[in-house]
Amino acid sequence: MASIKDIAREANVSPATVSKALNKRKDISEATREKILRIAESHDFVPSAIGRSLKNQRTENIGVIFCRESQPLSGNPFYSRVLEGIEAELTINNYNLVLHLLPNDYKGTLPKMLREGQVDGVVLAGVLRPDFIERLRNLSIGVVLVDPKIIIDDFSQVLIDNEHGAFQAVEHLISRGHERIGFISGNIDRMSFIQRYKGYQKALSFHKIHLDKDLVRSGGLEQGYDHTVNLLKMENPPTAIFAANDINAIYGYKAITDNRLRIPEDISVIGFYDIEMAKISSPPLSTVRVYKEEMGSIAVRILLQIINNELDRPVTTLVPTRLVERGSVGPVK
Amino acid sequence: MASIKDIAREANVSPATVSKALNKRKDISEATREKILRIAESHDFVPSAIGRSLKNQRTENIGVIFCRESQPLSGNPFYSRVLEGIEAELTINNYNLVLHLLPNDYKGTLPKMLREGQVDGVVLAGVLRPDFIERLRNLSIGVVLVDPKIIIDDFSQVLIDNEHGAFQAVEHLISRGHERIGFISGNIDRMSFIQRYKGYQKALSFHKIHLDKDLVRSGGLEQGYDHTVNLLKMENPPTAIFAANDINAIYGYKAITDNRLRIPEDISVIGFYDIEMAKISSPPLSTVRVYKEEMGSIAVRILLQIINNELDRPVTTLVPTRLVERGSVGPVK
DNA sequence: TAAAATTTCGAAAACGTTTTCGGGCTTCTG
DNA sequence: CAGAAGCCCGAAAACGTTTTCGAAATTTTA
Repeated sequence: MASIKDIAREANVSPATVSKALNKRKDISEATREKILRIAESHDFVPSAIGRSLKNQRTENIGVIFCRESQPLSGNPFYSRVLEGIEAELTINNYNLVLHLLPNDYKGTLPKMLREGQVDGVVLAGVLRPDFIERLRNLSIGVVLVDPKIIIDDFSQVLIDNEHGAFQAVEHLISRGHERIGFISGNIDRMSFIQRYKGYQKALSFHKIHLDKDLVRSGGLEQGYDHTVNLLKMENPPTAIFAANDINAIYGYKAITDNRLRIPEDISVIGFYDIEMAKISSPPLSTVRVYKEEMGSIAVRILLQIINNELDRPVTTLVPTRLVERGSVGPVK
Repeated sequence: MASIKDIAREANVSPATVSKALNKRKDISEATREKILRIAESHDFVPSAIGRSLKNQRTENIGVIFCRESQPLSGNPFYSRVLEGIEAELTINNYNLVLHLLPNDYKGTLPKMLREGQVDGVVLAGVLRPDFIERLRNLSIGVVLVDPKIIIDDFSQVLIDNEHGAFQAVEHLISRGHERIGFISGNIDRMSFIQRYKGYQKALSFHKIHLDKDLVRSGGLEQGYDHTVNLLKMENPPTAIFAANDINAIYGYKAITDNRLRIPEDISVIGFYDIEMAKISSPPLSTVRVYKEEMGSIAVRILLQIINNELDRPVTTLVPTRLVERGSVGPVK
């Protein structure tokens, strides 16, 4: 591969001058700049990022680490969308995206990119182990958390307005006359589900509806099926279900249709996240939209500020949600 | 950040010796090696990858480029799974994954990581523009294609056995007595769909079933709905549909249920790919499994061979498919 | 015991870039 | 026209590694 020296030789100038020409410095005449640019162009020459990294002590790489039980991307469409948002924003800002997927029971060393200093900062999403966070702390690297599942207060983070989103969803059900409203979710020990549960509680109490703990079932994204089956089996089953995750909702759909009930005629369902599948399902799932790509994009912008020392303390951004009505919620029968 | 020089100073040796100790070279005494390792350990010192890259002319990064109309990851779960396979294999081999998503109408310069020499090789997937490929050719970089949509013969590639997979699917329908079998797919100008169509043809002709061109509808992943609607509207509609893509199939489901027909009682459906959604849909979608993670893993292993000059010419790997029977195919009525 | 072989270490160069600083040259100013 | 000011350019150092090669020290061999 051609280096800056080769260009310099051909242009009869020093490497320093070539560097200046390419970096649009001022202390160079228009004539030589043009000559150099022409020669560089003809060789398709672009300065090596490695050399630049070494000199500038900046890699122009940003790490993205997703932490999840299994299949961090395909298992939960949320992450794919966030990743797309991150990617787009990084590309705009001329940074590379270094991706790493981490099983959340992972206990070994830090990922290579972190150990070996190949990134200027990192975006983390998913279920993070506290000791992993601890390791990061003394690494002097920019960090932004996206939808962290546990409370960490000294890093910048991008959060979903879970509580209000859940409130919107449940209030929507209430507005259609529902009062017995089931709540199903993944593991309730995670911050996001706790907050959504809180929104559920708030909406009920705001409308003076009694909260029946039997209507609350949590644990396991894929167990939305079982939770729903159990809800349907109750002597006084709910007329609507708020699933704190679209995946839960889709499994719920399955349980409902398997029981020969119709949505929304026999029972209403509302989800959370608005994943692709929500539009395709039959009936299309009413849900609470989470602006996933925007979350990724915001995370990156914050991270770049951190890297450029434009932030003197961590910032947390709460991204709003929006109710999207489709076909899975009807009036109470 | 501590450098090798700091460690050297503390250990009273030269940087060269530290490097040797860390790289398990032989020309160093056991005593000094241990001393150096101990000091390095106590400082959590790991040699900088940037410095190493510059010296070794190897970045230990592998690029992954997905090329698609929109939402390369979330829009098509196939890519997410392939990506997971790639990631796992790269991590095992101590390489970083640099991800880039490319709109397929993209016409600008090469992605930063390629231009600036930040990767040793690249895995490409999706709809690649010929001029993009051309740019890659004179870049002297390892390249592996995953499920390319056009024919490119001088690069190593990992292919799905589309034709046989489709053959399996259609033959499965035939075995249940179906003879009027619809074919719906995305844009038929893409290699994968052409091959699946060929498998469809072959299965029909092998079983002496006449191919009715009116039963063949292609174009647009999301248009599976319209295609299915149109098939159902025929005066002599199909009793089964082979969707060359699970996404098509799911949209087909929607069309079918919207028309108050039941699957598989009124019409059978079989898909292709076996995405997550296939299991969740009601009824669970019978489909042809594509080993997506394995494809990613194979691609990486080939790429690393290329990089290490262990391959003297391009290799193409055809990954087999497997029929997975679930609930969407029944006997003809 | 002298010579030869082996072991252990370090100086230096190299990888590709950027930045600083000084010097030479030209142009401006009074 | 002398001095000041401004414009161009390049030498050199620096970023953090690894590798080669020679030298010194030690051990083995004859």
